[in-house]
Amino acid sequence: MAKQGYHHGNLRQALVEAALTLIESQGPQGFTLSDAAKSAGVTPAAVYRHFAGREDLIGECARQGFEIFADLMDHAYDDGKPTALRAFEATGRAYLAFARRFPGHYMAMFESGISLNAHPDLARAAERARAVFNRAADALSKHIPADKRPPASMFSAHVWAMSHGVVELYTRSAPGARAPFPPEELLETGIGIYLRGLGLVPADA
Amino acid sequence: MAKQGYHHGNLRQALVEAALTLIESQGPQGFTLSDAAKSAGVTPAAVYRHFAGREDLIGECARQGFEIFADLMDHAYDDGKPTALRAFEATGRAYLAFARRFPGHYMAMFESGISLNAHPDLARAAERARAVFNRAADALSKHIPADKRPPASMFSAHVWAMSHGVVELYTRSAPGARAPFPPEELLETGIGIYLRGLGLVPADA
DNA sequence: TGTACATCAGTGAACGCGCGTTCACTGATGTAC
DNA sequence: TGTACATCAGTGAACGCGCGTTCACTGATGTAC
Repeated sequence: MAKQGYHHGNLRQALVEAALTLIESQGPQGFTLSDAAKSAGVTPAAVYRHFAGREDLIGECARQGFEIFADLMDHAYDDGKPTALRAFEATGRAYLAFARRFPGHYMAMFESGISLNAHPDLARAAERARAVFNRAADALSKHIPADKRPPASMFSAHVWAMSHGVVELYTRSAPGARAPFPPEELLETGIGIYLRGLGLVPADA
Repeated sequence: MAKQGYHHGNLRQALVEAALTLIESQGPQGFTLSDAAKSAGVTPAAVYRHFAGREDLIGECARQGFEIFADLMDHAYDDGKPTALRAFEATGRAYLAFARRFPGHYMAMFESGISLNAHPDLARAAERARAVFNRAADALSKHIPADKRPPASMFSAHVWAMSHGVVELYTRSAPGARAPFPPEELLETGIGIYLRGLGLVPADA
């Protein structure tokens, strides 16, 4: 792990982590392969022992991000316990928590403009994350009267969109608006109101 | 307007439009000043007669975007006619319509990472857009029983977030998810459910 | 109406820079005997 | 236990490129007399 002399030991992962730190601070476009190499204590050329190139390195960052993301969401969902509703709300919170704790990953995943189909590994990881979310929505969907039930994939998309919007607009110093609300509260209340609109939450809260 | 020989006539605006087209197709980071100059039929150096530099040119794109955006939203809001609710929904639709029709502007505004405070003109335009949205939310807020009424700025933020999320995740070929729903429908239903959650829409629709 | 001149928008060549990538190489490691 | 050798991770120099920006300039335009 500690770099000792000529051979690094675990350069591949060290590069990924260097890249993530750089992406976090410079954005996915500002990130350079040379800087990543430098901050891993290595020549730019060394990167090519482990990655096909710049794009491939970003792809691996995104892939690891989707894995962590899916794990986190899965853990938050906790097989629908204690109730489908609570579990669903927990995944919403997990979404924001992930974006907070792994900003470099989040940017690599959603802001780098990377093509998911570039690598099958990446596509698979992304698909897995999506599946967790859809499963939560699907379980919840069963509690809505069938005649006025929107497709589960639709309200999973609604919640995903709101979550992503909150991250982009209110956890960055972005131009959209500066709400006087902490993003966590904003998302929590937003999802709450939305779920009430679906008839899944009593109107008292 | 037609470029004739040495003097261009209206190079400043021509550069803005060239930049917007490039931003639309390459993203705000892929956009280069040299390309913008080239596609306006002019030497890169000529750009400096009209803009302080690359950043300044992007800033002007964003500024014009916020102006158009505010105009469009304002027109859609139509002074709260026919009802506060319908007018609010119309602004939601206008948001997505703007992102669709002016993708270059939208990207310059929300994805270029530009600092709003770089230029006072830009900050002012952004503020104006925000004000239109908040006004719509404020008018609507009066129809909610006072005891369970969230701050107007909060639900304006909710709707803005969902709108932005829909644009980013579902109108681009983005990785989030590929919903089988057209973005317009997704946003319309999403806002509908949200407003029902606020008690502003009867539960029948 | 014609000429002299000030203005200024755009030219074109040049700059320094840092990028991603390549290549032949070299030094460290581990395995076979 | 010691030596020869294959493997391969990393070096360092070099490349071509296109970028944003600068500078002295020149050509077109419009105005004063």
